[in-house]
Amino acid sequence: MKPVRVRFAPSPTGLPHIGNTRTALFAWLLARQTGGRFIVRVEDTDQKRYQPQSLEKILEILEFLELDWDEGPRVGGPHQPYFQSQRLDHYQKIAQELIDSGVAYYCFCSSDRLEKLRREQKEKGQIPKYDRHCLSLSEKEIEKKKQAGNYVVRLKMPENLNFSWKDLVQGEITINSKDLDDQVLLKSDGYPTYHLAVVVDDHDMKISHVIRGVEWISSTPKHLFLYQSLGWPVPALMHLPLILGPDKAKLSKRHGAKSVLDYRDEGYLKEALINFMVYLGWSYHDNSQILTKEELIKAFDYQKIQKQNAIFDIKKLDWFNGQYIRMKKDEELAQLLKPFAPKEADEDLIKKIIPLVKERLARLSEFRGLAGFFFLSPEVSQSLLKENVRGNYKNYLKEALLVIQSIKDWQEGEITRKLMALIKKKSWQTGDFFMALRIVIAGSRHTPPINDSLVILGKEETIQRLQKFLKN
RNA sequence: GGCCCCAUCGUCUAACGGUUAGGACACCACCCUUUCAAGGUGGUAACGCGAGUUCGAUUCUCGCUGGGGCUACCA
Repeated sequence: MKPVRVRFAPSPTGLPHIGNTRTALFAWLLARQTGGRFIVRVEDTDQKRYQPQSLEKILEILEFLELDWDEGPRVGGPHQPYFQSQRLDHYQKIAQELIDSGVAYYCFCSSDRLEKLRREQKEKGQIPKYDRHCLSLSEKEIEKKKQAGNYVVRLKMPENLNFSWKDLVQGEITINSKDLDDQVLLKSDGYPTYHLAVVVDDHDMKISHVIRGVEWISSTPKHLFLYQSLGWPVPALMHLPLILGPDKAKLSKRHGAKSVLDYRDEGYLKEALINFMVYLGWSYHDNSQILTKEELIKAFDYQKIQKQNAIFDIKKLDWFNGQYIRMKKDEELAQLLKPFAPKEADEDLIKKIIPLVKERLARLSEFRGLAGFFFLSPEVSQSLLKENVRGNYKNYLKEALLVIQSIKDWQEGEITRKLMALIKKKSWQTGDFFMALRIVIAGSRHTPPINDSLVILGKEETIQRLQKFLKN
């Protein structure tokens, strides 16, 4: 494949969810695979929904996933500015050209009238569509109304024309223009709508492949008509399947769909996120291969992109995450774990704990629950002991204390040896004894190996915890 | 409602006319084991329905059903 120019075009109206991010990932992979360019373009044309902080967050997602971009915000490029809000003049000029060539027209209808029109059409069972009320206005009327401002520019769609294209993912698609509305291209605030801006910018920025979600399929004919009217070549089109939530509905900000940043904060690794996302709508071997970025770039094949929507299954993400956590070097894992450890946690201590928790973590955020007792003496529940330990647990612990106090060489081997000897001598159940010890030391029935934990905790602290418990 | 798209285990998917329909996650069982994990072994589990085409359909065609997307001066 020849080098592509692809773009990720987020709208700063919130954070992209996994679906949008996956689209960015696919585009990035295609760019890197072909030695092409990955461009970020900010589609900030919606003044009403604009959220100033969101752009930084969107870029943070790309940075976190290490999807570097060759052109766009911060890095600039030959086609700047990469913000649509800074290209208004340009869109307005194109809109004027379209009006001059009779492909677009002014519309002065109020939103009230449009709403009423739509309502009536729906009641009659008709397709809600602009009725071209303003198309019949005379030159003079138009000029007069323009003085008052508050107008939009609409695309004059052909009445009955088939628009077809060979979608690189979806295959041949044909849509007749009779079902399409006269889309507003330029809003009354002078900003373009998506439909105008995307076509103009994709052309200007020499985008070779438009990669986006299938929700855009229905409006693609409008774009096709614009390309045609402007005499511009049409880029290759790839409409990617959607990622659906467990409820099978499209992920959306409204339904609380999380962003990659949310997952990061819940303790998911970037590698896991990428590996998980790439298998949503694309397949390679058994869809469980652990692949590095480099391997992914090589293996990625857009022809194997699925047409079906995929349902997001967090369990698989958890699995990938666990795999990656276990593959991490302790050193690196310590750094990753730091934000999830208690604030005052000592880094050396975290490092010591890692071998004990590494294969017990699915998410970094589980570190606290699993290893919190290393940092803070736990609350010990009598009922937890009663329910999980057969026999006289107080007795187990009293004897355990004596043995532990006598241990000189504070090593796992020695601790185990001495304690096992005690258990044997008393004919106790091993499980019962250690469960009692576990609960008193860690406050939980689920912990890392307890004797190894005691080594890290230290003899003194171990004795203190036992004594504190036995006093009550 | 209209237009467009889709349809294999619960989930992600393999299969490109002939397979005991394969794998992975999840789930279950067993092994390992002082807990929980991890790991190992095994197991349950799918071609939506109906017509064609064909010697033969999961695979091709049509219809139905089901699901999804779109139907804004939002992207």
